[in-house]
Amino acid sequence: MARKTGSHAQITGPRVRSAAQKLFARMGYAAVSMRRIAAEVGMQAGALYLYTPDKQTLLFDLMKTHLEELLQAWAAAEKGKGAMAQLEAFVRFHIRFHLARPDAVFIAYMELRNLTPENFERIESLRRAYENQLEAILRQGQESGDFRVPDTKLATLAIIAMLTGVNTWYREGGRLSRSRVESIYWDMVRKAVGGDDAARIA
Amino acid sequence: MARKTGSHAQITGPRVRSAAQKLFARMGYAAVSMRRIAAEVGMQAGALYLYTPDKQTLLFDLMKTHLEELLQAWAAAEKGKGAMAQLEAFVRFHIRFHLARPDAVFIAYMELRNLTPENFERIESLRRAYENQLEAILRQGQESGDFRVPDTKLATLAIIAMLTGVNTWYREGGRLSRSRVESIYWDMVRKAVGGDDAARIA
DNA sequence: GTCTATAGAAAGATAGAC
DNA sequence: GTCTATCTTTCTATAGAC
Repeated sequence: MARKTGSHAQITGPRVRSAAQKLFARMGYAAVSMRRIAAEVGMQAGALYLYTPDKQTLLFDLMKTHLEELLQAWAAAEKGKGAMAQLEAFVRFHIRFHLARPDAVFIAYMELRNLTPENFERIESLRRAYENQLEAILRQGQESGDFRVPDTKLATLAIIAMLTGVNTWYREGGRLSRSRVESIYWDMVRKAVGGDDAARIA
Repeated sequence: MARKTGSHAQITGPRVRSAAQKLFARMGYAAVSMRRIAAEVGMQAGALYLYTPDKQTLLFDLMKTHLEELLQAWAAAEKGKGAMAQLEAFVRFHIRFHLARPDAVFIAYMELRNLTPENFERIESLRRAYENQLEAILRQGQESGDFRVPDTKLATLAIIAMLTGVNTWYREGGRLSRSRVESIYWDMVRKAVGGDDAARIA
């Protein structure tokens, strides 16, 4: 189909970012050339520079957008009142949100080392803000007596690693539905932060 | 210091692999050039091809060696008899082994997509063999009544993701010693697979 | 066993035509 | 807004001197 030479700025920009996201996730930032991204969109490499100053900014924008959407979505989520209800909401939210965006998640975790130091700091700060959301819930539950974890910070990191790990194996149409996966992980998390008496470790 | 032009094959090979491992972990496989590896060792790029047929094989050998050593070390580890003792042994072993080899671990998880399809299959098969070790323990404990997990396979994946996550934040000389970290994670894992009655989910 | 030199391909980014 | 053409650099891998 012949390509019209009219104004497509409003649609081409998102298409460039979408193509870059798909390719970065599949092949890795360093292995993807600007020519390859252009080909995916159906344009020439030179024209990409109308939509991004350079390749690095393309990567940074993808990661920044992903993390900002993550924080916004959690802020808008139904959470319930007690620490227990909030933790369940967090577990289910995290799995659901991350499974819906496998490419963005993959990039956010795998391409940190390809950011310039300045960009890395900005992304890290967003990531820590998200971590703090979970840590606050765990701290609250610890104080209310709902939870009994040996170390709040480590529990935060352990839970996030465990939940994000779902993305590495979950496949649509597999043995388990998303909501079943949510329930199974919630069961394990709930028990892990729970008040088993043998939990008092030295 | 002047470089002698004698026979160094037995020492240069390991130095090449060591330099590649360090650089792949730090910058990513695709971002590291053969020139950069050669410079790290103190030789010319052309000479690298005496020790590896190509860059891909260098990556594959690093990952294969890492996973074979992992399987061997676990096979040789003290495990105890019951499922509970074996699970504790696995948790502590996994954290200890992985914290001792951050570069190899990082590469094994981040560079899978840079393997050729054939090499990928061989690496995946080793990784699954390790996963099966943990799954067998969980299944045994499930049958003996020591554990009560809603899904053995998911518990396997969740625990491994959680434990491997330690590598992303642990820093030598930080707030917690390695053995303290082991104990904290063992506490969470033990509870997560435990027999909390509310664990019976639909 | 390591070097220099280089072939051949491909990269990021820019200039200027249309 | 997109194209073609190109500058400059860098890449993997090989050839052949020593």
